[in-house]
Amino acid sequence: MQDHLSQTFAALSDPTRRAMLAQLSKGKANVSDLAKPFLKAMSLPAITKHLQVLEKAGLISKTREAQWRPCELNGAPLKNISDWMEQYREFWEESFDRLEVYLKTVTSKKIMKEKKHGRKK
Amino acid sequence: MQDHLSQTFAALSDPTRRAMLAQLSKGKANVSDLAKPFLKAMSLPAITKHLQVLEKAGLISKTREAQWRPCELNGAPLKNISDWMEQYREFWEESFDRLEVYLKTVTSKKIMKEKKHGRKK
DNA sequence: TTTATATTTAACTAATTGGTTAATTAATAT
DNA sequence: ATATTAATTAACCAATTAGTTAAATATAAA
Repeated sequence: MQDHLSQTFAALSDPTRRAMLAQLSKGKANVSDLAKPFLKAMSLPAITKHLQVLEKAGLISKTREAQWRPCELNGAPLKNISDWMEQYREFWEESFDRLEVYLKTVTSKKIMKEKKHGRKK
Repeated sequence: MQDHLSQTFAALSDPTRRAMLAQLSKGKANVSDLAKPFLKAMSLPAITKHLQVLEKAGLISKTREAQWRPCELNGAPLKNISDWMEQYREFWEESFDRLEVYLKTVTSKKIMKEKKHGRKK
């Protein structure tokens, strides 16, 4: 998993891990807090592994407090993704703007045509 | 690969695929155009597979023109990522703002102290 | 009809991923 | 000292991924 950006994208490509980040966005949480919503679906070692993936990607950091391991969200890798996304902004905004632009285009063409010919059809 | 968002993140977690998207952001390109920068590093079938991953994630669409397969970039899945990112904006902006905020804090504390006591140290 | 170009499919492989259960470590409480 | 709670590690497994080479398909050109 060569580069940082790839590692971050890979870490985010799992719904369990994204849900963990969502919980951490509400504040610091222990491993068992983070595990709770998933313990019907998977074991605690599976949770540990998911958290290790997030930690290696730098998306969270784990500290120590007695036998607990409070985790917190780190924004930096998300900043890298956001920066990478920037170069595609025109493309993902386009999917919204396409209709609006199209309408403006046909409207102004119609207006120009009307100006040229005095009327339409 | 359950959900769309996971599929998109997974597709983006590879530098070859991201480079292909970068090229497509400059305009439509055939498979062989997209392959060119990588043919020293991998075979053509490998390229085909990467493009299939991008296509299944909806990030590109392939059309037919004689024996060529022109590909173009689709912004919609990137919009989904951008929307998902929004909920973490405070965290990834924080990594920038932290120092600025800190400096403002100590500065205003210093000013308040100076006002209270007439001077500092 | 053969040949050349562009691309994909098939069959295979090694490495990685996401999960498991059982055992282990770390810290606290009895 | 022992038991309890929190979390990790080890060893294993099945599915997926990212690549390979060889063969096949699609279209155009000679």
